[in-house]
Amino acid sequence: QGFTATKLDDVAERAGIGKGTIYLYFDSKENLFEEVVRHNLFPFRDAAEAHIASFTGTASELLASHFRNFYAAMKDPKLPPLIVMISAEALRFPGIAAFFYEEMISKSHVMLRNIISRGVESGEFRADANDVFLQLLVAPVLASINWNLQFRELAPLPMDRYIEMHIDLVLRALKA
Amino acid sequence: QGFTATKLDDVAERAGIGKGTIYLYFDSKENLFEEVVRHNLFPFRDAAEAHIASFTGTASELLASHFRNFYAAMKDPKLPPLIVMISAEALRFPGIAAFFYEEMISKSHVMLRNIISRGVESGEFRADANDVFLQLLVAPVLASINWNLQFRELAPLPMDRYIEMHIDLVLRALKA
Amino acid sequence: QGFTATKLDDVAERAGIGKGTIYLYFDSKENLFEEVVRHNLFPFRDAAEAHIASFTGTASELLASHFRNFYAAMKDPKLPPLIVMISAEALRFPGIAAFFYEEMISKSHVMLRNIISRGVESGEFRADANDVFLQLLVAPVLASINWNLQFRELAPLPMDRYIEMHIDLVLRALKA
Amino acid sequence: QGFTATKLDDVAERAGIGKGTIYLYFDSKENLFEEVVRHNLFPFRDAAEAHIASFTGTASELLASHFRNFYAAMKDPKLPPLIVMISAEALRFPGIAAFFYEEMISKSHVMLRNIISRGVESGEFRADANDVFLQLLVAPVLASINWNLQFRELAPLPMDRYIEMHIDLVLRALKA
DNA sequence: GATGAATGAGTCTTCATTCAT
DNA sequence: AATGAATGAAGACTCATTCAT
Repeated sequence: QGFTATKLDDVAERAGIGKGTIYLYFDSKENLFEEVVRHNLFPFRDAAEAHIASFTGTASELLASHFRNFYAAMKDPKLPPLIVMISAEALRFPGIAAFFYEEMISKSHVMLRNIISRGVESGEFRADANDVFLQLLVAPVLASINWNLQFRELAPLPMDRYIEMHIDLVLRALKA
Repeated sequence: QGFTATKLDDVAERAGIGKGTIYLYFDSKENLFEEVVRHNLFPFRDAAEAHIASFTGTASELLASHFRNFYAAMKDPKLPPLIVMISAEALRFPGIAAFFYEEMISKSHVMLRNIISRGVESGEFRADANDVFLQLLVAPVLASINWNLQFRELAPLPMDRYIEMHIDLVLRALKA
Repeated sequence: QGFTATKLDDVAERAGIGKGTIYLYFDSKENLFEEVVRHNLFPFRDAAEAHIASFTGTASELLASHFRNFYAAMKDPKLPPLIVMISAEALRFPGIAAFFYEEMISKSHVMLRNIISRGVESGEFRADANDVFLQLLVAPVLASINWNLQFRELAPLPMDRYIEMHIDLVLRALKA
Repeated sequence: QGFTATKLDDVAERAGIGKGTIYLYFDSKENLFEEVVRHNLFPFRDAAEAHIASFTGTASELLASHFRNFYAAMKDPKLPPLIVMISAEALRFPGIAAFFYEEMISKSHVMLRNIISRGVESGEFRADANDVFLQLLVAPVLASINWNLQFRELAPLPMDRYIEMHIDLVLRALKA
């Protein structure tokens, strides 16, 4: 529920430890936040890298499964707030933005670039698919995260159909 | 830079007025925020509605110009932080989310639905284009807003090409 | 409802004048308060002095009517809060206490001393009635004011019987 | 010196603790005030109840000693301001008035009624002494508290003689 | 004379951080 | 190592007072 809004008191209570104990392991609240990101998002990132490395099907199938995994990961109720929190706090804490960019965004882009290259080489994707802005392809994931956090009560989003439509949109944009 | 993070002291100072003066015009910080949204986003929303109502070209051209206007509006340096702020604070202040949904999101969706219907009727767009999730089409706008606020320093986004590629992606997805 | 709690905004509104106008007539809130006391309590004090000066009956009758007038004056809903307010604010604003003592309390005591002297001379009251602490005789008036403001809702005080019992108590204490 | 006038800053400073520390023990300023009342007045109330329960002399002696204890308790310099504060704030904070009525006033009246009943039964007091308004009997205590806080500098009250005269007045009013 | 918009010092309350145990 | 009581800086909001009109 927001970095600033999260009280260390609550963090400690939920963790079942004393408030002071946090400072044995983290220099500050900001540092704790960084570790939370590290702990919650890195495993998912590493799993994605492994998935791409070991996948043997077509680039289209790989791209689809990559995105499906992405969405599946976001079913963990801890992650969407974390993502939004990073967006929100990035403005005030540039260190967080830099850390997140280095460790998550740029690696994620490398993966996508990788998948697309494979598709171009195999002839599945257009020759100039490599030039596509990856932000464009990933945007719907972030949009759905935001939507579900902000407007689910007001207008729920049927995620299964949304996901397939997103994948369809992306493949249509890349196809040869 | 965040609703909670924005000190009323600073607001007053930047506005060149006394701290107490704010309370002559707004009941509370939350009310002030709502008025800021109203003042900064409503004119743009109304302009978009007028544009759609008066536009006489094809649906594709309308959709493209609608998005271009959207991006153009975001060049006002006040707006991107405002949008992100709303995302961030929506979690803690449900009133803000509801207000923003009613006044901006749902109206924006009505507009897009309108444009797409026109295209379907004219035969420009696929028959089932009406079923497309609008969040999917708008997502790249929000993604670019976030990117520019968070990562511009680290990896700038060439907006002109990004915009055209976004429009191309959308039209490709809708075309008959 | 208390000196500190009374907002000048409200004072002005109730008076049907502008807030700034108050400062044309009073130097400060404290000065305004003093004038309120002057305006509301002095007429009553002067009437009491006139009553005593012109009364021709017995000292007992005079004392009884003096107290009855006292209680009657307190039926004006403005006065009890004013009296309590003075008690409450006297601690913080010694000027108010001094002013009230000089103008109201000491004059009130002179009047009572006067009445008692008459009774002693006429043989109605004990010879040493002059030594009675006047605070003791007046106390029930203040007690009823406080009670009615604080506890009327919880346990109302039947004033008519209370007044007569008070007078009876006082006369019993003074009688020869 | 008044509930509203008492700054938490000062409370903390006088207590030799930090400002935030207060909030470890009290939910709010109002709660703090209630606890102060509880802590300072309840022991005295309980002692009075015990005294009455264990006293074996006449009702007159009991009544006299009850009042003497009352006055003795008020020698604690913390108590008179507290009593006055309650009067003053009762208007704005009805919760405080209700709490004080329930816990102090009504219990105090039960005690007095108890003493008087004893005296009536033993024949010391008039048959209708039970109908006397207790506010009338207690009034001089409150009057002296107020006087000493407001006017001690201007006209000190010799408490020893005042107390005995109060007791004499009360007994005279009740005697058979 | 009268006004009320503007002010900013002052107050309660929160919460990241420290440190004695 | 672990704690949680204590802290005080910081922030939302109030209100007596001023002053341009």
